[in-house]
Amino acid sequence: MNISIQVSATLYLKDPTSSEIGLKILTEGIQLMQDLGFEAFTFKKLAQNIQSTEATIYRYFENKHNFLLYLINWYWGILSYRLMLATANVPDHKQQLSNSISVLTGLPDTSQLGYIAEEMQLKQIVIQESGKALHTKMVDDENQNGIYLNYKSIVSTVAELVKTIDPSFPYPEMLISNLIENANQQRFFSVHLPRLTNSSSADDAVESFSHLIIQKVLQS
Amino acid sequence: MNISIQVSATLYLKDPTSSEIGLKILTEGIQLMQDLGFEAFTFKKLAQNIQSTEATIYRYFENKHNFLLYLINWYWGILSYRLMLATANVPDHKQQLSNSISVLTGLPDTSQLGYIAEEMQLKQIVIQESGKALHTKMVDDENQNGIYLNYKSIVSTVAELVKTIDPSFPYPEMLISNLIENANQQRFFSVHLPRLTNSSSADDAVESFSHLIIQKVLQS
DNA sequence: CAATTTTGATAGTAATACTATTATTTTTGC
DNA sequence: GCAAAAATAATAGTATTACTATCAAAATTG
Repeated sequence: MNISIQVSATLYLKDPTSSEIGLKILTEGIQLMQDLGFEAFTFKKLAQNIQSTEATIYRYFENKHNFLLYLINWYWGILSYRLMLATANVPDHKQQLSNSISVLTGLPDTSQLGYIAEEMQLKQIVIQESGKALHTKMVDDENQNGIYLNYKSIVSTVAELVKTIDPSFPYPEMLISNLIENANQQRFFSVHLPRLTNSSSADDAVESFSHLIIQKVLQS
Repeated sequence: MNISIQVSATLYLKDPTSSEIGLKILTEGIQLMQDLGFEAFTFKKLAQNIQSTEATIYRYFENKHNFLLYLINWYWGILSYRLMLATANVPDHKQQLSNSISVLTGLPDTSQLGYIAEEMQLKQIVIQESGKALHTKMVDDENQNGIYLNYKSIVSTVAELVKTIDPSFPYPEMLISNLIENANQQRFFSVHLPRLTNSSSADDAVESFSHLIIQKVLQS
């Protein structure tokens, strides 16, 4: 919003960033999605929260599934932007990769350059809900509509760095998508199933783990 | 069912393995869950498929969420059993770990010792639907009811092996839960978002990747 | 074979995920 | 500043879902 983050136009009927009420749908929607979770979230409840009506929200988004996809897409747009910032003017490829891994697996710092207000909330939503958006019978159609371009482009960009650093490594895309997904999964585990992880809030174990994997696995 | 696979009793109202109709709920339910996906799956449709009624199914399972949890729990029970078989009488710890990684990240072989008929179907369901069972507001309560004991015990067992082999490695649980989750995620990607992975059906890249990570990351 | 349990058949309810209609308000183009 | 167009509010309505309840019929079991 602040900066121009691209979200696929197939995800909305009417651009929510184009009106006051659309922006309220986004900001209050993010909050309500976090509070209730995807299952209990409804457009009716959101309408009450923003003192509007169900019908109005339906003019912006076809359904709550698409609304969630919009939020996720927005999040990957933000990360894409942060990735650019974090690698710009960094001459060393290894340092570029390291910075990228920090962006993708670490926690955002609210005081950093390019921090976007909604980032932390969107990250929480991605951690909690993104599986529900992805693991659907519609995934192939949605993929063809370009919904996952932001995500795929991130993986592709960082995988290219991996290939530059170690051309012999056979699974660059798998490595990067693994580290991204793992970071979110482990953050979920650390809150709800701590015996499945070694995450402590003091040092960011998730980020350290990711750097360690990169360091041990790539030859250079 | 063939062998005694433990599923937490808090997941059902009446043990589905204790009656003909209960078994039909399981076998046809697995099939229908795969065909329709969790969202479109309903007890009404399942009742029609087994020529019974909604009310009867509700006497076995409180709701479809618990039914899905049951199937996932069953799957982890099966893997737990296969893990035991794969490490029994293997004297070398490194070989035990390697065998464990194959069980957890590779594809089951229908001709192998201890293959259970439903394993492949359950694995598909875990790949497609397990996120929806886990990422819920009820996860903490369910965890306290012991729903995730099978899964946690697998991670714990294999993480212990990691600790034995390389006591200096700081993230054993994270490493193992990562490899397990990653295997399922990458198999999903390879079907629906192939640009996020390097999976080819010829060699099992997912399993090879997992072994590579273990080999590179642990010192011994 | 009587008593108990399980299942079938049917009905009903509250909530969800929408669609439709029309009146009112807001925006905009001139 | 005002007419025309667009957006929103208010309200109603529908099909489906996720259950709960009731009672009779069938099956099981002691």
